[in-house]
Amino acid sequence: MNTLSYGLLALLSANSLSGYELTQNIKPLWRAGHSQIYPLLMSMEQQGYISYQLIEQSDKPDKKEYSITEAGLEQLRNWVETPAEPPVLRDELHFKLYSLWLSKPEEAKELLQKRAEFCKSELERYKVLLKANEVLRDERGETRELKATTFGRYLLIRKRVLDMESSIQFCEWALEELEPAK
Amino acid sequence: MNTLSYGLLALLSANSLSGYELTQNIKPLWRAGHSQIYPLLMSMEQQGYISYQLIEQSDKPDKKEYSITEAGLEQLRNWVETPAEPPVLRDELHFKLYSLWLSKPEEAKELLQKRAEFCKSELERYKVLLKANEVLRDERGETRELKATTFGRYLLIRKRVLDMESSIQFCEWALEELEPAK
DNA sequence: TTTTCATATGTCTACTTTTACATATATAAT
DNA sequence: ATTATATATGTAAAAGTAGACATATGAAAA
Repeated sequence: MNTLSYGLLALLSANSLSGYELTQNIKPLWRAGHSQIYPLLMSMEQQGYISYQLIEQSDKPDKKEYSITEAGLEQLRNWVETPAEPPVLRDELHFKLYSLWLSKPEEAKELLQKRAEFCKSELERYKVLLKANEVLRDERGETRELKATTFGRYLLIRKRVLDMESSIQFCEWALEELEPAK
Repeated sequence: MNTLSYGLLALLSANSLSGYELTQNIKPLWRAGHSQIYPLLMSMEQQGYISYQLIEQSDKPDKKEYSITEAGLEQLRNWVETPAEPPVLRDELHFKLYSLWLSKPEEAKELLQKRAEFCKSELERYKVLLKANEVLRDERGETRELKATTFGRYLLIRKRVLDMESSIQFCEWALEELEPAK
């Protein structure tokens, strides 16, 4: 049970999902590919933390819908209580900024513009998630309090929105710094 | 030559540093331990991208001071021109927020408070770096423009400062959301 | 009708990262 | 005197990750 396993349990504690759906849904929270996820699901299934049901689909290929078990929920509950490790950051942009004096002006500009674009498209995705979260909250008749399953996800998406907004602001500020007397 | 190798070149392009110093200096930019760094330095030395000088010290153990070579600088220049990959994010907090409904109120509070504390201590470190950068800039008689070696590092540290401030703001906002009617 | 795309699940290899092991010098504190 | 800490450099094994390989269904587009 590594961190990614607990992450999968976290997602499954809110909804039953297939490996494919987990691969997509985890993207905004944690970088992981499907080649990591499928083996972990099989391992957790064998350990009894999750179970699956084969869903036959006529319009799409069949899928395995995974659900968290009581044992899995207990495992997750214990993990949630442990303190969160500091985030792992690995951003090439940091190195490229560090050696920016080696760049041509247009390249430096492009570097920041592309990052800004990336963050803006991410921001749009998060805004969609925020709306979906609101809809789900209303559907379930939940309010914004700790015990509501939509609440933590609301906080999380807001975090990502703030992160992206902050990154965009940095890029735009840096682009201004790049072109002084203009 | 992986990304970390280019990062080491980026640091060495500004200053000659030992493996130990590189291990410390890279921390705010990229998560890496000394066991990754020493082998890469040896490999890059063999490839001629860096060279070292044995510095005998009387107050501390001797060290190897690495410097970037012309070949290394050329290598770095080519890399800087290539677009930056999206950042890799792996933050346990995301998963713990997702499953926050499983937490007790005190635990949820502690989770956010501890992250806020971490970010505040990081912020202090960055503010120190910002002042050091200013001092260095003045020493070198540089201004805030692309060609100055201190400029990119100035942008970078400002980025980290903004990142930390944004994270702290999130934690404080979330803590308020956690305790409504009070 | 063939190709492309989204869905869906898996494996394998190479590479990267983490953690522990290992050693050594010099200072400062107990 | 001993212990702890900061500096300094390395290695090895285990774990985790990325990218390619592999296959298959069904829908939509060319």
